[in-house]
Amino acid sequence: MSKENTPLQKARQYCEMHQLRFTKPRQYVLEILFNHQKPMGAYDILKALAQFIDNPKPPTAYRAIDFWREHGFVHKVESQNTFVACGEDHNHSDTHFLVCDDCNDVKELHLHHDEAQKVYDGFISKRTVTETHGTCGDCAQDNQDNLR
Amino acid sequence: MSKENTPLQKARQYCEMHQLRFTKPRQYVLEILFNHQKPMGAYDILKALAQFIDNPKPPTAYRAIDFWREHGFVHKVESQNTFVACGEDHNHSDTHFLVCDDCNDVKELHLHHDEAQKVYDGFISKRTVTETHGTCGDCAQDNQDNLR
DNA sequence: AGGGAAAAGTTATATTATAACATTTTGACA
DNA sequence: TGTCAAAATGTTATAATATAACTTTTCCCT
Repeated sequence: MSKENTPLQKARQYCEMHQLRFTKPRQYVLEILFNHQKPMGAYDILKALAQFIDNPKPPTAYRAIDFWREHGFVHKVESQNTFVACGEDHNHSDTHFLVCDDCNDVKELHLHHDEAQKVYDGFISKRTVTETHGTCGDCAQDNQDNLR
Repeated sequence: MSKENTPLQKARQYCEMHQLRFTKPRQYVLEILFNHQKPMGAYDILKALAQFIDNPKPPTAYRAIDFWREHGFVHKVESQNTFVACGEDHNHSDTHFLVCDDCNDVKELHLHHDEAQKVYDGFISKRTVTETHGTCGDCAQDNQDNLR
């Protein structure tokens, strides 16, 4: 119980395991994303970083984001230009997001369908991003309510 | 034979059918995309537009792009911020691109898997974009050759 | 022809992202 | 422990992508 790991602790352990530096900017950025629990734009992250770092600049945010993306702790929602932290252990390269066009919230699905590398007529696939746009349950409900 | 329709003619007919204006900027932008046959950035399109329009500005390109996107003749490759024309008739809302990270070329798949609206635990899906990154057959071949 | 809506033109600026170079931190090892 | 090289960060500037807001033109309908 008391030894339960937070996502941040897992990330720190991952870095130790792989001889990667768990630096301040990286720590702060990941912490911000994990705490926010919603997709954030790079400049939102940058703004939040200002709580920890004096007058941070864009490369500081982008470098940390890119670092965590390379190691599967952060994913980019391409159709929103936003970033979300991922607490899953499986270190997947494929992602599937449900993007609500009403409230802009995003949920990540973890379907675990075949992780095998797919090949499409000679094309060697490395990573697949899927983004489903629509209306989330909450917004669908709200929309219904507003009609009455 | 002589009555065969070019993609551009199909688009014109679509506009007539749906009472939409097939204006010069729209025509030029679609023509540019169809002729190019590769994904283009908005500013590439803008540059190409200069052949037809005197000193065109970004909104001119973006408006036409958005118009064709709304009607399924153009898709955005979200992970590249590029746009491609689509000659398919089925006016699909779902797309699946194979994006080669070596040469940046993109192929669109037309798998025709179930077009039915999917629902994920309350989330009502309207449109799904899938982008598979990897290495295309040509680049895989080139990479092999360069190793020898 | 005249009025109104849609589209396009125009100006400016917002947003997202990276290049390039200087400085600091880190860890290996003499 | 000092010093070196590599990695990371700091800093400045700017590139690339996209849109807001307003004016003018075009098109269609009567």
